[in-house]
Amino acid sequence: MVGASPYDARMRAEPTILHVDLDAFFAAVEQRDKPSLQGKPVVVGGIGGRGVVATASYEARAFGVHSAMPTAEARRRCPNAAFLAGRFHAYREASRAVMELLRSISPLVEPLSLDEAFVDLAAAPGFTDYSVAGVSALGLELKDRVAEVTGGLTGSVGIGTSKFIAKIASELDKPNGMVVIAPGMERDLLRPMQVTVIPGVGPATAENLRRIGVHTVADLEEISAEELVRVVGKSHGRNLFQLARAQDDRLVEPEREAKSVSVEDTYETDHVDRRLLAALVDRQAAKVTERLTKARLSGRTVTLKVRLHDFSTHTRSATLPGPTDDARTVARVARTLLSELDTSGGVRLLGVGVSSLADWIQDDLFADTGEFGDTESIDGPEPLDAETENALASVGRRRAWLPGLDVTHDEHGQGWVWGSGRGVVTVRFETAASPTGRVLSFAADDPALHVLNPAPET
DNA sequence: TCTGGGGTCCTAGGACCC
DNA sequence: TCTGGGGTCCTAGGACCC
Repeated sequence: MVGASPYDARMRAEPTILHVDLDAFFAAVEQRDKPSLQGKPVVVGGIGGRGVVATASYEARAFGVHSAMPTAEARRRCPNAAFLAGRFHAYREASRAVMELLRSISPLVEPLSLDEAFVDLAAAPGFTDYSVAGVSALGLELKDRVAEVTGGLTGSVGIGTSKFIAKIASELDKPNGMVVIAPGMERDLLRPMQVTVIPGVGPATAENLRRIGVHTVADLEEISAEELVRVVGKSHGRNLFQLARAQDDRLVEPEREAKSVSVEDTYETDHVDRRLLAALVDRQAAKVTERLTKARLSGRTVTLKVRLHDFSTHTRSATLPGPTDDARTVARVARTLLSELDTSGGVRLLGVGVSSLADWIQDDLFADTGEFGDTESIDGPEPLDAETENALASVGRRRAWLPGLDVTHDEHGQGWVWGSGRGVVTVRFETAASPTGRVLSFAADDPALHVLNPAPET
């Protein structure tokens, strides 16, 4: 029996896996670059009527604001917060600097998102002291260097004998924490915790477990593998059985290939007009294929996603005989899929995705085969009538002066958009390198005022 | 002013082939 | 005439994560 041995092959003997998680990442970058917001509640996310919070600063969390909350609710809870649309170029740059730093420690770095990564310390050249004190010293130094390379951002570090334990550890002392779980202590740590700390246990699984009397990991340990499989399914059940015992031998995988590329948009109001919907699908097909082409990918399966007025979500997909990255082909398939759905009640979201990816690009064998409805002869999407043209132009037209955006003024220098409306833009003139700046307002069409960086993406 | 966007993984059923 | 399994591919939906 393996259970009694301290040397379980399903976890490592030494704490060699490190997890880093940058604290309130998007909001922290905003506070770094906008000195007037330091120490203040900041909410980054969708600022429109149907937006949700991507990240709330800790000051905003004190008001009950959190990720995935509708922004309207966040405004009610914390009306004095700064609500910002997000500057992904800045987040990507900070993320790049951190990932590069991590790769200087070990070549085995697995990014999970812009603000999170695993590092396999067992592969760190020249590092040999895997005692708790040894890895703690490394973790603390890493935090200092994260701050150096990002201009002062903080991260939380967890170190343990597996990915699972390292990730749990990084949560324990947020923000700006550093926790090492000593080998052998894993199960004692987990037992009193709620099952929802286990990654993969969300609301639905938690409810299923609650119904069989499982609330904590200690409760979970009492359930047989057979029963878990019955309650939550084969794959999930087996995983839970193991994680309840801290058994996790997953590797740190530095290079994971993309499996799909997709684009989706939620509209400010529901759309019914089929010509407009078709034109929106065309636009998304163009976006998605542009991203495919840039990544030198192509794919065989086109998926259309539609969310209706009642929030019900439907997907339709079709698989081509060979991969494509051609906008017209993807658009034609996606339009055909759209025509199979009843959208008469109104559409709040459309999405187009491509999967079954190949890392090579086949010649356009299927671009004009007409398999999915034929076929405007050559370039470009179908011509639009004037009315649809107008509607298309107005849907998703970027608000010119999104709050948070970097701008520069010919006379006053660099700042950021504090707010806009009624033809007026209010700008605070400050940067990461300046003290808190003053606020000035301009006409929205003031020729001296310029957007400094690429517009936010979401 | 109810509920984003970009992903991954899993399940279950049907088609099809051997 | 009746009755097989197993494997693979495809599709739709759902849970989950950041």
